Amino acid sequence: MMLSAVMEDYLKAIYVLHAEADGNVKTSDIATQLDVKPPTVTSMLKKLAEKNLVNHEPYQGVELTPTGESVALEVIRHHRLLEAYLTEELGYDWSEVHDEADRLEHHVSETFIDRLATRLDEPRVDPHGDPIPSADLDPVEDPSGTALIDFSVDETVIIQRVRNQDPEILRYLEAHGIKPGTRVTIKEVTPIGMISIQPHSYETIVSLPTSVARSIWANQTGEASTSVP
Amino acid sequence: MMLSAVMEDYLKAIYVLHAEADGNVKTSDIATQLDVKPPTVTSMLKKLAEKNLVNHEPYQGVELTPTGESVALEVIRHHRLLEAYLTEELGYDWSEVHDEADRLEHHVSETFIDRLATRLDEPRVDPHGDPIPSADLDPVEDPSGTALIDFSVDETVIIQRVRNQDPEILRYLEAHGIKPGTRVTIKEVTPIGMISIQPHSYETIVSLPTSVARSIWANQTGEASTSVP
DNA sequence: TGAGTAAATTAGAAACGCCTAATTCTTATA
DNA sequence: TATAAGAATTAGGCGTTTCTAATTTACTCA
Repeated sequence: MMLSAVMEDYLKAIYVLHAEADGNVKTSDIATQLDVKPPTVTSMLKKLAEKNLVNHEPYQGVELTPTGESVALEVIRHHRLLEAYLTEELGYDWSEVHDEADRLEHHVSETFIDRLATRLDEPRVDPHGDPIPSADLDPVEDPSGTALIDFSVDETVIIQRVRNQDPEILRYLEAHGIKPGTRVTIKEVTPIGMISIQPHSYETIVSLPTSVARSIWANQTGEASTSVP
Repeated sequence: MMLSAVMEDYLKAIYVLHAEADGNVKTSDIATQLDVKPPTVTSMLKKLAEKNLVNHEPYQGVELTPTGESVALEVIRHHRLLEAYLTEELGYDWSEVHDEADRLEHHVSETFIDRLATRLDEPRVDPHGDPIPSADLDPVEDPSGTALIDFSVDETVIIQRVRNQDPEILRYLEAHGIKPGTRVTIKEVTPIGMISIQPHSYETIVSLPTSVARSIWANQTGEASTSVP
C-alpha cells in the first residue's frame, strides 16, 4: 500500500486517539491533534475510507479497519524505535526526540527499521515508556499504569511511562531525575493542584502541577514501601 | 530559507550536473536526472529564480546563485553523511545506501547531521569516494581523478571514487573487491569495449565494460608499478 | 541564408492537502 | 417536543507539483 506521509499521520492520529480517548474518535479530535481545520479532516477521511483504511460513518466518528490499524502500528513502530535510537546512540535528550522522529518516521525503509531494532536488541519500550509494536505489528496491549496523582502520600512507586511530548516539561522532568524506571516516593498532595514527590535518584523534593502528574504513570514496587507509619 | 523537499532536489540536481557536465546545465538534463518532464522543470526554474536560488536565462540554461549553491551543498552534505553512516553503523551495503539517503536527506535536522558527523569523526568522503561538504558549506573541490579506462595495461592504481549509483553494478563491484581504496592492476584493454583488471584484494581477474570503467576514478600509486617488463 | 529539427517554453488541466464560508445534522435543554 | 448550540459536512478556492499538447526559439546544414 503506497500512502502519503500525510495519510500515515492521520492513521496514526486516529490510532492514538482511539487508545487514549477510549471509544469513538471525532473529527474535531483529529483536527486538534494534527493542527488542521475540521473540513480538512472530513475530506481526508473520505479518501481513507475509499482505500478501506477507515470506516467513516458521517457525523458518527471514525474507526480504523484492520488494514488501517496495521499501517498505524507500523508508523508508531517507526516512531518509537527512532526515539529509542536517537536517545541511545546519537546522544539525544529525552526532550528532543519527538520532533525528529515525527519527521523521519515516514521516510525510513523497512530495512532501516529492522536494522535499528536489531542493533538496539529489539527494545520493548521507547524513552517515554511507550510500548514499541513488534515487527509483525500485533496490536500493542497498552501496559496498565496508574497516574502519579492517584497514589497516596508515602507510597513509593516506579515511574513506568511519561505521556507528554512537550520538550520544556520533559527537560524539566529529566533535570529533576524523573523518567521511566525512576523510583519515587509521594510526599504531599495539596488541595491547590500540586503534588510533591521525592525521586530516589535525586536529592530534593520536586513539586509538579497535577496536570503533569496525571500524565506520569507508575506502578507500585510491590515490596516494602507499602508500610506507612 | 524554508524550501520544499522537491525544491531541494532540483538545486541538488543542478549542482551535480554543473559539476559533472562541466558548463551550463540544460532543462532536459535536469528532467532526466529527476525523472520528470521538461515543462515541469521550466516551471520549477521560474519559482527558484523568483526566490533567487538560480539564474535562469530562458532557452540558455541555469546556474545556481550563491544561496542556491549553499542549499545544494547542505543537501549533498546530508546525503553523503547519511551514506557514510548507514554503511559504517547500520551495516548497509554500499549498493543500498543511495536510495535510503535520498529520502532521508530532506528530513533530518541540522542537529541530527551534526551528531552524525561527530560520531563518524567528521569524515571527508562517503562510501563511493565522493567528498562530503564541510559544515560551513565551502564548495567542495572535486578531487581530480583519472577514469580507469584512461590508464595503460600493467599500471597499478588505487581506486578513489566510483561514480555510479546503480545498486546492481555496485553489488557486482563490491563482490569482486572493487571499491574506493582498493589497489588494482590494469590487465587488458580490448578493442570491443572491455577492460580487465586485477584487484589486489581479490583472487581472479575482473572484466568490466568500458561504460562502467569510465565511472571508476583512480590515482596512480606513485611508487613501483610504473615499471613494465 | 533559409528550412527543418531539436530543445525549451507557454497553456491548460489534474491530484493533493489545505483553507474559509455556508449548510446540514445531532443533541441537549427549555 | 421544539429549538438553539455545537459539531460535521459540503461547496468552492488556493498553492504545489506534476502532466500532455501546442507553440516558440535556437541551431544545423544544405
